Amino acid sequence: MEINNPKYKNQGIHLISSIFTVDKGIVKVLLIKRKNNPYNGMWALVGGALYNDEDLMEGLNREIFEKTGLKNIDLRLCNVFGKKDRAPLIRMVAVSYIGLVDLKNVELLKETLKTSNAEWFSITEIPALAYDHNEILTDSINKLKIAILRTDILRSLYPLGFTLPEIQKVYELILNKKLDRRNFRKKLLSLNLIYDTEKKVNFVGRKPANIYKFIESAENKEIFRR
Amino acid sequence: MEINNPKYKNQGIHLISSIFTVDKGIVKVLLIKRKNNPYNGMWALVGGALYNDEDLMEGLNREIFEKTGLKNIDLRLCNVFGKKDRAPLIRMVAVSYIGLVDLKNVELLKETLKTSNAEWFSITEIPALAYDHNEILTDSINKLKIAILRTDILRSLYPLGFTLPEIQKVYELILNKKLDRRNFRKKLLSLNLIYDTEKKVNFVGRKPANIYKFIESAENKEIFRR
DNA sequence: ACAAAAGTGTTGACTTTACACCCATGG
DNA sequence: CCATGGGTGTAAAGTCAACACTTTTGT
Repeated sequence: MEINNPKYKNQGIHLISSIFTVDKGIVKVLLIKRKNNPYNGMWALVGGALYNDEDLMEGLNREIFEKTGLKNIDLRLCNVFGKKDRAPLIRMVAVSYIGLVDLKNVELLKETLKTSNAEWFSITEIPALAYDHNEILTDSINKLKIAILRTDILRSLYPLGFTLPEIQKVYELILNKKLDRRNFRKKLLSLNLIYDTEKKVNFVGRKPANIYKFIESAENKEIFRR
Repeated sequence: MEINNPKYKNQGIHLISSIFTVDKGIVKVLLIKRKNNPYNGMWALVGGALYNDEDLMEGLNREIFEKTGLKNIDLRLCNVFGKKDRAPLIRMVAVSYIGLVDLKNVELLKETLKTSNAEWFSITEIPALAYDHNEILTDSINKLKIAILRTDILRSLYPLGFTLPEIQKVYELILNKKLDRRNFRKKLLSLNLIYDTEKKVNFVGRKPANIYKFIESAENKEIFRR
């Protein structure tokens, strides 16, 4: 390929992440407020452009760190967006990723060089976003529903352990349906991928729940089939 | 973003497709022989660089047509490859796709402007390929095994109809295990997504098999759960 | 002792698997 | 009439879905 062929000149890659969490029974996504053009002042998904001297995942992690202060987030490829006019100025193709994090483990930077206000938004109340980020986010929410049926995405949400009622609520929220407590518990335990730490979480005025953890060596498995 | 920031300059997007078929009981993939530098003379997966004036899928279809003469291939996103040194000359990020075609419907161009010799290779006998295409192909073969569990990928393989023994062999080849004839038939028929055309295919010296077709309006469904 | 949520087993419905014989064709 | 693969049903095992009562805690 010729470097100066104008057909290929000035393309770039956007790395865009939809980082989700569950906060008091509400599924939320992390948005940042842009402080530069284009789309100055608008909310956007976390991400930015890949540099020439870094691998794809390096660039993704750098962008997330620069704009939110978050590190070591488990991210999975979601989709690729390549309409020729999806970005002004120069041609950009966007690669989108999904992450799911535990709020207790993250410390957001509110203000960075390039952005102000990183904030969690309920996925039912998303403002107009920069670029085609509304389209990317809608797609990511749909993919999250599929991804959650397999266990690996939950590992990153609960690195410190979780109770079964708690994890069940996450499923119910994301899948948007009620699940039977007994069947849920039976199913999850039968997969041999979590264990009872025998520790308990005390709530106010209720029976305490046992804390479970993922077995490190266990493979990713499908929890629900449909 | 500044257009002339050297951090973003001269990046490009490779669109790479692993186009599979099943030929006399062997799963094959389409490779082309390169006629230009870099990697002149080497075999490679079908694909090339996205132009600025086309959407992603337009570019993919154009590349496939230019290099093989094939059109209207059903392709699905597979993965993204973004190591910083994966291409010489300039920084390229590769987006990979999977397709599955019926040999009877395709007419390969053997010689084009940019390539010579488009040829089908058994996936067990793949030569050294240009770029990181061996890595991309290995990944695509693994994803094909997962994709085949859902029916939509089969539609493109058999647009003109198929017999149940025939389609069963495709599953057995790709999943690499024997399936019970009765159960396979029962399962596929129970999904309400194929119908018996009442036509028959005559083989030499055997009972003829019925020809089935996909019901156009039927949704994509999961055939096997594991 | 009460309110609030955690924990626990059984049954029937459905799905999956295993398995063996007859049928239609060409040579 | 034989060789070859196509077509068919049934029963046992396993998985899923529905359902109600007891336990533990804080107040």
